[in-house]
Amino acid sequence: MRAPHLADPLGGIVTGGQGKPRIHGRAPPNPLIVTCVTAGDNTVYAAVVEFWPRTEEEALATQDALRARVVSAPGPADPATVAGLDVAYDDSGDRLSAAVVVLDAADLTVRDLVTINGRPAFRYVPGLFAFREVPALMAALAKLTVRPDVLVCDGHGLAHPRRFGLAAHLGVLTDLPSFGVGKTRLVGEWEPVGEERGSRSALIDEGETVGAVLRTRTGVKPVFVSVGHRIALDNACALTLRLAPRHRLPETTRAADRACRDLLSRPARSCG
DNA sequence: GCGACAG
DNA sequence: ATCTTGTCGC
Repeated sequence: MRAPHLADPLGGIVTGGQGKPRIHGRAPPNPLIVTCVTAGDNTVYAAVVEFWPRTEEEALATQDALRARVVSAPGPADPATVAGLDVAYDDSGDRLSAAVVVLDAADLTVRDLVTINGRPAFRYVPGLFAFREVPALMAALAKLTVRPDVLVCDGHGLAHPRRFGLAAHLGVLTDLPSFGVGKTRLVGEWEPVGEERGSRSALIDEGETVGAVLRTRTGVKPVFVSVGHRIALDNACALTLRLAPRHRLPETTRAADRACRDLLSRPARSCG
């Protein structure tokens, strides 16, 4: 019994339902527990997918450990379903809403949508950004009923100081193909990008190509595309262009952004 | 010491 | 991320 969208749990399975949670198998310190409720008996099953860090030092160590699990592969050139993920914060900054929207890649219609309320899991530190949002996003991913063929993340993948940004992190934890589409740069330099939609320039950091600066709309500031897990940069760029026929950002990101903002600005509700 | 620094 | 008005252009 486990969520169909999660990679093999690193630390075991949690069951509990209404009672006290029990961890079967290895019980790590600081587990990240992703829960999902089965439709049948309402029992809560949860996968322990990672040891969750509490300090910057632990976070760096976690990145080092997980980085080794990134898989380089061509990935799907023509996926049937694509997921967009995003998070919105309230004024105080201690509450958030996360959204995962699965679109049909052919016509960009919504196939599935999950939104969830939560709290940031880490303070914002450039380079450790994923630790803020991954728990909420994983919880939302666990509730999907339609399996996405690729994750389109709001942030970077390998275009990261240690080559393990949010998109890579989510890819490894779910083992799904993933890449990031960022609005601004974190690392790297690039030559000027042609003004035409579709033009791109290699994003280079420390001598290696870590992504692409891609123009999705003629005359509009380009986006930063970088691979996360199990997909190649060319496929990620081609897909980004397909997903952004009209606007600067892909429809996946726009739909997820709308969904999480919507939940945030709405009266409190449960999302069982 | 002074910038740069995903969201 | 979030706080914010008008403005230029398809």
